[in-house]
Amino acid sequence: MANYYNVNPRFYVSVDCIIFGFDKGSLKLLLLKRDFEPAKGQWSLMGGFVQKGESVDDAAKRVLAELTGLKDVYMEQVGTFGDLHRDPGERVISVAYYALININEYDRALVQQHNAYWAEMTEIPPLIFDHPQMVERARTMLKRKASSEPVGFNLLPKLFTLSQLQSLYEAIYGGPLDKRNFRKRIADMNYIEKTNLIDKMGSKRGAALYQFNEEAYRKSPNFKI
Amino acid sequence: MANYYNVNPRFYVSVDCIIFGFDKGSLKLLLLKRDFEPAKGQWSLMGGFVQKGESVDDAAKRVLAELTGLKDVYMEQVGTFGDLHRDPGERVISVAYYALININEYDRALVQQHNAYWAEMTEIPPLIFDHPQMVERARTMLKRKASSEPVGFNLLPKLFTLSQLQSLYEAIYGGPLDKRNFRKRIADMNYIEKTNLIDKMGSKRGAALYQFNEEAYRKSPNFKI
DNA sequence: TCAAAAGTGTTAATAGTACACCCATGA
DNA sequence: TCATGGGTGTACTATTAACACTTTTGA
Repeated sequence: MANYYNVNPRFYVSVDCIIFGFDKGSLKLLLLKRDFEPAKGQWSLMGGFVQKGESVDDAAKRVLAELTGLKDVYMEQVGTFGDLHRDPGERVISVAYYALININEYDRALVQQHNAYWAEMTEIPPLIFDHPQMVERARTMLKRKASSEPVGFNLLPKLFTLSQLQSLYEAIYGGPLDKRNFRKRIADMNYIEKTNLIDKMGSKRGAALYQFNEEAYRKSPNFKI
Repeated sequence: MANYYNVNPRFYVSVDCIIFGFDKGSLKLLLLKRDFEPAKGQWSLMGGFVQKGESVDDAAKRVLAELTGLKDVYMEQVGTFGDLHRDPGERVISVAYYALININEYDRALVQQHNAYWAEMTEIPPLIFDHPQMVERARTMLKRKASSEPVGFNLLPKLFTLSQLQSLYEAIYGGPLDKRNFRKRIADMNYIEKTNLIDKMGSKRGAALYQFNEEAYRKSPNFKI
């Protein structure tokens, strides 16, 4: 019994974060550019090692906060990547998470310190290790999740126009949506509330600003886009 | 650089298998009953520790084979469970997988040696640690997966009747399906091929036996039940 | 005055759901 | 002969998809 555990090997366990943002009609990923050797100039996801006193989920939250300064962020586990030589330096088992953040709210100084940049989802540079697979899987999961649960709002400001919301979903799905059908669906969700505020930035005419009411959603959780 | 890795702690990493089977109209789970202290008489999933020379996926395959003798089994990663005290004995990070096996083909002697039994999905005994959450998540994933991809056939013999197929889906979804609508949908999938063999076991009249043609499926992968 | 985004309904096509009876056979 | 599971089609409902013009206003 004493050596039920300790006959077994132990491994470094890391977390990697696929950090999604949305700005000006397109989905973006926050990536780190290594400015040191080896692999200088290569891109990677933000990652870090799981420490003794923290759960794996908490490690992901900590690593996200180290880069962005953000807490209480929407995150989902993407999966665990455990191939033998996925990290050529050492055996490391990595658990990937994706995060949806409001691109206006992160700590710019921290991001700069880490030499991180927003890349367009449609033009992702080559990434190290198995990070491309992590991103691909996260993207697939986000598509599915965003279609059946109201998680997209995490990528928008608290107040948003319907055009912004539609272009967000177009970016997530990677294709155009019909404006009238889209707005009809939104109208059926009474937890997406029209405020009496008007956005004058996006157009001359001005567009009504909406907000997501989470409490109202919980009362009638019908979501399908 | 030399201690980029080794300033970090290392962890035991295990895999746990949610092994689904299907027999006589109901979904079943293969569970281990501990016949030794502590926690004697308690039930758990089949698990094992990841070893040095194997990927995490390979560890899951190995652990499944240790219990059932089966290789080349359909498996999906369910997720990683990394809470601090999920295993009260030691810090262990566990990656859960579900497996779909044909309940007629496993190695009964091996299963007996491990003190393992098939439990009805509808009457799962209390399980140790976070195994109930693993099972719940696997079940949710199986439902979704089985509705959009032809994975259910892994739970059936190569030849099966439409009644068997329907009762499998009823077990997965946990509710009845309309016979005529079900058979209409199957008829649209020309990769589910009627053979000219008749099953006389399930009924006096006899029912046509069908088979899943994987190659034909890849040519027109339309599946929706 | 015009460019640019906001806003607004109807119709057709498709997919999904509900439903009941006859058939073949072995016991 | 009868109990048991096998096999079949149609009508209705709900959902989804296609589609074009008017409004407002700042430049």
